[in-house]
Amino acid sequence: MVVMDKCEKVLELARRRGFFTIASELYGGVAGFLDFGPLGTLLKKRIEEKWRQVFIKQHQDFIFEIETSVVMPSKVFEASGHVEHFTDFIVECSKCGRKFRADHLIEEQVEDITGLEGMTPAQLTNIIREHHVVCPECGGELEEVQTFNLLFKTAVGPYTENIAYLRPEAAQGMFVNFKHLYYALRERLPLGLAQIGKVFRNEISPRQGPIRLREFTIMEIELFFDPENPSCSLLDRVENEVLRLVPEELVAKGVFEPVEVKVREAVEEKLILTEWQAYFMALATKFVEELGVPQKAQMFIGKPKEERAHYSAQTYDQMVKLDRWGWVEVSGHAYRTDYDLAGHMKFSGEDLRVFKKLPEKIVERKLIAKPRMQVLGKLFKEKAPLMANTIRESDPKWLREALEKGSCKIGGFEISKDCVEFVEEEVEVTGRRFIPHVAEPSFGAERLTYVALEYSYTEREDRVVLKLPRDLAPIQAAVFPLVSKPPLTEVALQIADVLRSLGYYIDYDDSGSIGRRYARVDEVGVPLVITIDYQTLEDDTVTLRDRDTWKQVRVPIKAVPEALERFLKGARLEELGVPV
RNA sequence: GCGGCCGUAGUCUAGCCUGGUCUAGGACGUCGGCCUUCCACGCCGAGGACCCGGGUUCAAAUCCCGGCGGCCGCACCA
Repeated sequence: MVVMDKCEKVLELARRRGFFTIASELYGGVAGFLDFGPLGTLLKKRIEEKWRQVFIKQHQDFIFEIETSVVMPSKVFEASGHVEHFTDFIVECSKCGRKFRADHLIEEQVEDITGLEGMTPAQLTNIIREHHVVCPECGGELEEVQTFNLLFKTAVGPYTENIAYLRPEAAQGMFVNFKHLYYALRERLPLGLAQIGKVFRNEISPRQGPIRLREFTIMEIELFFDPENPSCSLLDRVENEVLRLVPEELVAKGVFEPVEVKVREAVEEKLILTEWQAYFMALATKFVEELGVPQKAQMFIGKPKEERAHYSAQTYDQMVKLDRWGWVEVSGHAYRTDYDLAGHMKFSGEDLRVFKKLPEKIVERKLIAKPRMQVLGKLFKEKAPLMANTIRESDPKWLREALEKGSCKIGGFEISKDCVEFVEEEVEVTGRRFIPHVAEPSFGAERLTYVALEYSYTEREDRVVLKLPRDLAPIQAAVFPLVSKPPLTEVALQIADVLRSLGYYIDYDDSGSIGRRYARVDEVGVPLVITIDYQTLEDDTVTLRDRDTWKQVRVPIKAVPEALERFLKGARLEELGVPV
């Protein structure tokens, strides 16, 4: 007997019964990609739907689901920082061939060195040469530092210079659409944009089956809020719920034991920087619990700065304990500040700030730099409007001082005194402009699908029973005639038809023994089986069998749809009929 | 990408060392039939595999080389 760990058993079940399997398997398979079969497709959809329920539908006044393009032009990811930062520095040992993260290696071997993140590979190579950084394994000399970018690259149309990337997160689709959606949604903050969709990351070597993927489904919200009014009005709904946190400071000390704090306390003690993050973390706990993971098998780990993504001021990763892989991240909760909108403002030249009225208008004397368009137009042609914006946005005092000394470089171009007119004006200030800040919860749907399977996988008498939460079950009920003979089969088919017409996924099976059929549906988590037996022919009743207890009750055929609905919503079997 | 181990039906496995009765054997599952009044019953039958490419040889699942893929470790991450 081969001993299988739980993960292997789950993967075996997933493959054998058509939940999911490695993609392109016909040609050997490609690590990091999954193909979902019928049951897996349904299960994943149910998980997505539950997420939608918890995170979007309950907030439909201010969180809106959108769907944006997977392929985005290079500029988007230059602005977002992904082209530059979504990379690893790799350096190879010339002697033993091992590869290392170059920046980590330098930090280990050179004292008091920081700021490696913004450097070029050449600079890092120089540091390695200067400080004689060597291979930590064999002491051999290191080769040139190289970068590896995790973005998948492609080209739009037949023009190879028209570089685009597959998005590594759905977030950028929300940021680039922020401005017009903000107006379409009537200029209100807080505003949440949500998205469920595919994202792509060219991981160097994904080895963890369905856990580490190169293509996966992200479920993400970008919650835009006013940094001067960052409170979350819904926080009191969850303020007494407990979060299991390992704050950054503890992580830095190597402590991975969570502390249990109430949501409100976590905010007051500044363990969590924004109320919105705290609110979403409370929802995330509940959401993952409803997928079958008890709270004690969950925690949030604070990411120290050097481990955070380039855009994040604070990140908590929601971790779930898995049988083989230990604590695995299922969601990330990042405080992205104004990083992304500021970046897109800079690269696009669009003003992505929002305007908010003050309670009373204020009159201010103000120096204003007015661009002289006649001059700018001649000098800069089509770039003139861009220059005008740059002039308006620059600090007028600074600009005037600089121009009085002659010319000045701004926005990459040289301008002279006659490009700008300075006027002192009384201005009515009726409001302020600012870049909204963003709190982002982000979940991986495939991981959660695996997690739900692992947590529901049980064995009973050498059989597999998949105790999925009833509302996640891909197939909601099965209908079996006790033996495969009319009229039992006919009655069973009628019941199956009725339930199907009501919108349920129903398995009908009349093959082999009844025991085998029960076993088959237990294995894929069908919560309820309706069995038609000889008594049905006498009194129009059928039995309902509970997957988890194997107990049965008897109900009239007419009562079956309502009984199923109540059962799926959590009713106990005994409430539905007469015990057999 | 590196190192170690590995690759035979859907799954598990026999065979490989010592090349040839291998037309590749078995078990479970699947499908069809018979049987069957509640938890993988029994009987009969069917379908289904040597990772890919090259080499050695009269002859390759078996020996050699290369590739691909998997698992474990290093590194990275939702």
